[in-house]
Amino acid sequence: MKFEPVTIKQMARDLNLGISTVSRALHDSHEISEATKKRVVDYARKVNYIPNPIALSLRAKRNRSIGIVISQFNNPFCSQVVNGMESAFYKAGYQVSIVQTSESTEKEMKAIQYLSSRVDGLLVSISSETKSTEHLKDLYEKGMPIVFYDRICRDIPTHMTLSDNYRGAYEATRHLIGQGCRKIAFVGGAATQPIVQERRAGYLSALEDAGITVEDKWIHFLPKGGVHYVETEVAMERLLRLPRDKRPDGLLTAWDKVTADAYKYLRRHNIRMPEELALIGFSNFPLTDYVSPSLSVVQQQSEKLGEVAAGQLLALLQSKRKPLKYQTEVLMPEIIIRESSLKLKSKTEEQRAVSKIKGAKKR
Amino acid sequence: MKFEPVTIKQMARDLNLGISTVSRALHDSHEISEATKKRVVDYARKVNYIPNPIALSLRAKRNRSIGIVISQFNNPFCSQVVNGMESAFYKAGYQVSIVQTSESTEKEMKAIQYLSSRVDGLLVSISSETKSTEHLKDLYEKGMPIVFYDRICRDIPTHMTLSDNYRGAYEATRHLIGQGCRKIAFVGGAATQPIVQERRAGYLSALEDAGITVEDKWIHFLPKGGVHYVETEVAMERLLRLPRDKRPDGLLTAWDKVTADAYKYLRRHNIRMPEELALIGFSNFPLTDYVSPSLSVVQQQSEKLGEVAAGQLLALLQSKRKPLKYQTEVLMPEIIIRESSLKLKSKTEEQRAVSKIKGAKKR
DNA sequence: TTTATTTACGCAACCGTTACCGGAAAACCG
DNA sequence: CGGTTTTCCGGTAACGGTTGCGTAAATAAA
Repeated sequence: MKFEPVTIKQMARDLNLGISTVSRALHDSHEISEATKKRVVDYARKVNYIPNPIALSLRAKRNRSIGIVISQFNNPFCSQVVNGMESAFYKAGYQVSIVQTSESTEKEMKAIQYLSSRVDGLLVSISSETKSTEHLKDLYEKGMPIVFYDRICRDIPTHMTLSDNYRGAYEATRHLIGQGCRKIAFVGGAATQPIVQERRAGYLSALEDAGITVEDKWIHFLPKGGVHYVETEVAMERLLRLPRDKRPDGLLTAWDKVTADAYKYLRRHNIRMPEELALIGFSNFPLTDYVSPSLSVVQQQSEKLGEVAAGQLLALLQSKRKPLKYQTEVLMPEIIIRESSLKLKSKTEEQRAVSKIKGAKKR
Repeated sequence: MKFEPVTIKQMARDLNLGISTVSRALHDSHEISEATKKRVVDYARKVNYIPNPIALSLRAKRNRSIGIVISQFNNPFCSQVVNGMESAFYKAGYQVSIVQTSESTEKEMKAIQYLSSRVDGLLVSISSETKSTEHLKDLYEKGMPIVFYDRICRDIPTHMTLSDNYRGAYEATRHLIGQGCRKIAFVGGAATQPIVQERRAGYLSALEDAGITVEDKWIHFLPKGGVHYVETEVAMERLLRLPRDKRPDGLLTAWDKVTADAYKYLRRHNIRMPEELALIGFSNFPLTDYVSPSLSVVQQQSEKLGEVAAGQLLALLQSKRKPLKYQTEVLMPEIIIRESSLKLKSKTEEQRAVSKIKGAKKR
């Protein structure tokens, strides 16, 4: 089956007019008489003419469309971010192509190559598997507008939007300490990711500021970034098999999927939260407030993040040349304290927690 | 900023060759000497030449790319479906463009128009707001391969893939009856949607087969399909304000978002499930097994659905003409019974429920 | 050596659209 | 009425790539 749309050429033949006349009539050019214009426009409407965007792109060398490189559709944080981007671009009259990498470098490279000659600009979140960024650098140096979001790439000087991962982890860890935890574990995604590194840094600083010495055994990274449940499972087992005096009483999970999987693990093995292990984790999953025990989370401003990044890319598309200065927008995550980490039921502690959230949001 | 990629023309100039020679060399044509081929191929690799897909599409009048029209990214069922589609097309060497309609007819029409001249085929799930399908019919009659999934359109004869909504609702209702419920309510999405109508039909049949007379007041539809919480809230309030003898003791929610919102409503208002109201609903949300009470669901085979629909579209793309016969693939949803609807804790009832699920899956 | 055939490449048309340029006819001016 | 200016429209090139065809040189056959 093949789709054969109406072309300007066909209409020109049908109307006994020149091709350029028809084109100009449709563009309401002053060089065309009102009578002819009406004839053309009416006919175009009648046959439901739609200009071929492929031909337009070929000529104009632009698309009014942008590409989004995303890790996984099937991830609430990602879909929320894309939602924010989509609505921003929709307002600006741009169309959006989304390609997922499933955390694979190979797919990422293919996706970027695919998009690079189809779109006017790129919104990229690096796959967790990716080490080298040469392919992006090349593209960027040839003039492709690129904005990084969430998982940024420091090697390439351009706009970027991300969450304050350091502070999110710092405050979450401080909260656990405030709840009386002294042996606090950290399970992250891929060790190679800047995001995870920052979250670890925040975690470490909070412990240091509280004068707690960290055990190496408390810190786990997941080679594949935690795409599969089994990765988190292994990390959890290692943590919980530690001798009694080293076994953690608090846990910060630094990745959405890891948080959900750690929660599942603890529920499946009937480990009580927060009594045996207080859990707080980065997560934008829905329903975390209705699971039992309800789940404390560090929640990123996902839609906002998408909107801001979209704005940066639009700015880049409109500027004639590479700007001299690049912005890095940093959004504060919200710390939402619920049952899974709330050991001290005192009002004061809850109050303190709430006030902290408000403080954070203002920034 | 503008991106200027290397063209075949530029390479021809650089190498002092004809344009067609370069093209043929890259295509390994027998008409080109080995020496020249090597020269061209090496140079192309050196300057990182990528053929312009826009130019290719313009000539070939095809893209090897397909379009997916989706209601909301930010909906687990949808993202699971898209996941299935994406992986099927990736294997077949097709690229995928996804556009969301946010349940708005206007956006849907724009999306379809946008995609129609960019892709070789379309995978469409009708927006809940949409009444007329003329825009799709036109396109279809001009030869655009279209496959409907989930929310199908009966007016247009083509392949389609959907869940057995009737049986899903029938079995879910039967389960509630088996749990002792006699006043079973139904809250659907938009009344106009075939999906919702089928689910209601299944619900009605189950009640009829059990000899239960239905009250009109038990059945609610949501004009906007339940996109916003408030719609479900209003329906729930109406149900729960009914006089004691009419007030429902069981509820079937026939839409993902509605199920989540009904659950939220019941939790917020401290209405006990299943004692005061037994709840089961269509839902593909994650974490429904960890909320408390855990949520009984009719869960669709979302990824499978995506894969099957993708296969149908690929078949259509490969066939020369419109096939005479169209397939309608029907997938059985899984009925997963959990706390929110389980009044009788007897093993026998649980067993019965489980065996029913297995029976259903085999079909 | 002459002719036929192969080899290896370039020219030009085409896909659908826009933009520049050129020109016929009509309108205007003196 | 002749010349100039508008008005209105068509031809053509270009965007980047593929492909049928033509052709010069090299090779093979006679």
